[in-house]
Amino acid sequence: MCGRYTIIKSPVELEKEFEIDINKEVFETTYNLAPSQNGLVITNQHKNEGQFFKWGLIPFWAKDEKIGYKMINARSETLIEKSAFKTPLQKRRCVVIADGFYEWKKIGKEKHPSYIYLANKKPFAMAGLWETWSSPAKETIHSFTIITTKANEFMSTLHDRMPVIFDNNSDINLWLDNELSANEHLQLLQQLPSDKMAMHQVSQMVNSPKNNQPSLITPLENLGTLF
DNA sequence: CCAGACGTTGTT
DNA sequence: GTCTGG
DNA sequence: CCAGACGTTGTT
DNA sequence: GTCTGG
Repeated sequence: MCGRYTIIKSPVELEKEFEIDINKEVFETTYNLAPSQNGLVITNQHKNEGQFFKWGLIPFWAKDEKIGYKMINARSETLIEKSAFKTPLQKRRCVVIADGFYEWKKIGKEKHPSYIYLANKKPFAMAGLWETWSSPAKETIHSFTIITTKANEFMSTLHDRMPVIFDNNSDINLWLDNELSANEHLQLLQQLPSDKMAMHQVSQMVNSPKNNQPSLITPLENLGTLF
């Protein structure tokens, strides 16, 4: 599962890492990107361009864009049998650029967040699907969802689901390759090995989507010693 | 055939 | 649009 | 994902 | 409890 993430690395760094062009006038650093906000994606249609799409998939046939609030994740195991995802799997795949994401653990009534990232601290790409939707007022909205899989051992201390993560450009290129079959695409949707990941607890400041500052990813124990 | 849904997560 | 349920 | 709102009628 | 907004 994945419901909040960060884009902290500079656009120049991301351009180099993923071999894309990014519109720097639209790019915004974020420590707390929430569903309904714009995320940075690379689609199978424009593989050399970073685009900003709305998080929460709105199928092109939807009558109301609010359906996107419920479509922030897609289970990899059932993509092929769900009507909302079947066509996007075949025609509209993307990767979602991030450098870390948050997961919550409920302890009593409190929700305690952790920040998860790659052990090598590099940015990564989460597998996703995208759509183009036209509102009744003829406004066009591009949107996306993040594909999840069973959590690896490392993540399972927090949750039983995690996003599908590609940590290298060759997997990204295969996922975005229009020549591969649906089965070949599905085979790419694997857990990232536990030893490639790292995490630490962070403060509950991140719980509110209104907050967006560097201290959101500061380890909880370090925050404590600052005061 | 037509009508109606189309989703995931976590918690109980 | 496409699938499921009736 | 979490936080925060959740409503209508009639009167000014 | 459930939906909307960020």
